[in-house]
Amino acid sequence: MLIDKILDQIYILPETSKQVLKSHISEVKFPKGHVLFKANKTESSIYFIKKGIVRAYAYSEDNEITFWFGKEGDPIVSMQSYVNTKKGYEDVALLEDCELYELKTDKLQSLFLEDIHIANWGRKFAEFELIKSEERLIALQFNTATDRYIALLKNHPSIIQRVQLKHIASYLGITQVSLSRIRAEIK
Amino acid sequence: MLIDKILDQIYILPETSKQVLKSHISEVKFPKGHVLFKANKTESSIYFIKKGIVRAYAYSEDNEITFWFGKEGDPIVSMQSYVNTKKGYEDVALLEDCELYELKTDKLQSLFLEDIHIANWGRKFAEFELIKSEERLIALQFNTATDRYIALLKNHPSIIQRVQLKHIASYLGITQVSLSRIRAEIK
DNA sequence: GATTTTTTTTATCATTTGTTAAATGGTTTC
DNA sequence: GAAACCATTTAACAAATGATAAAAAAAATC
Repeated sequence: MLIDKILDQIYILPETSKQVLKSHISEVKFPKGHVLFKANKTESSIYFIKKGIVRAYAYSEDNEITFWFGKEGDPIVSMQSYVNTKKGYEDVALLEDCELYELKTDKLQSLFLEDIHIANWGRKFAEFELIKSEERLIALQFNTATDRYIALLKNHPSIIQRVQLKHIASYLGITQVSLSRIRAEIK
Repeated sequence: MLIDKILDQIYILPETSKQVLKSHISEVKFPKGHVLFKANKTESSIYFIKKGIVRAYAYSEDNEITFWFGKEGDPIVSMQSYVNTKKGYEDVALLEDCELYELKTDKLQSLFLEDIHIANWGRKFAEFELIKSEERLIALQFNTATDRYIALLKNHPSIIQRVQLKHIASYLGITQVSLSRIRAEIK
């Protein structure tokens, strides 16, 4: 997805502000398997996915748990780094070869203080991420793993087509064996 | 908690901007049991809790599930109303007599477009809510109900002292019977 | 302060999910 | 295209959680 569309979906900026913001965004490419964010590190950039699919995961005891998938148009952000300049708790790894838009956090922070339109763009960016986070939280608390698998199948079929089931099982909070049972049942 | 402290904890505003923002905030009181937000309604205000404790809940089939508790200093927001002017899915009810600070959403929205400092205050407000939402999401996905009960006991003991266990069980995603078993075990 | 009502705990049994291991199916590599 | 490797499904058993009901404890009401 092109950067103009990604930026516009968040908040329509006046043309001058948009050009300023875009002047700080560059394109980067990484191969499948590349680890973009490392846990316990303060990340200095945020990204938007032009092409590809990625996952965020963290470790609990010795097993890793996937808690987010990103695909075309989605932002990749280590929230603790972005909001508090603190170390993040997550790895983000690429599940496919990816093309990304990169934006340095420190540049963005100074733009927030200089340009009211960009400040409001940043506000809407956080607000939309908040809405998404809340929706995931509600889904996790209200729906069974079966419900959430069916919802994923319906709303994000490309995730299920493009991602290994072990990651999806982990994302749903169940074992791979349980996911297999669910898949066998709903057929 | 006083409004100055609540506002400052989010983002330190220049004195003039702070006075403008405060001029739109008023104090209101409601008795225990009052339903502040109603599901399927677009709410026109956000609140900050000066004194008291509240819960947000929604219905799944016929049983209600509590998914948030708020206490002194916390904001009360129907995110769908606040961000998208859409209907919320949650009720918010007061568990004690409460004193609240009220801020009309439409006023705040126009201030965002007029004052860059208030826009950045609004950005930090959303960002901090996002951090809290992510932390809850991670806790829900990574930790067992027992872990989360112990964390609640440690980090928010006043919730457990002041709220009925049926609401806490629902918040933890388990039955009241299971919570009783957990409480019996960790003693 | 005794009675009624509500909240919390305990007990029993059924159901669901996890664990481990083996079998099947699919990809990649030489 | 056979061999090796990885992903997914199936099977059997164990452990954890839910459902229901009853008992105990606590709170509210008169």
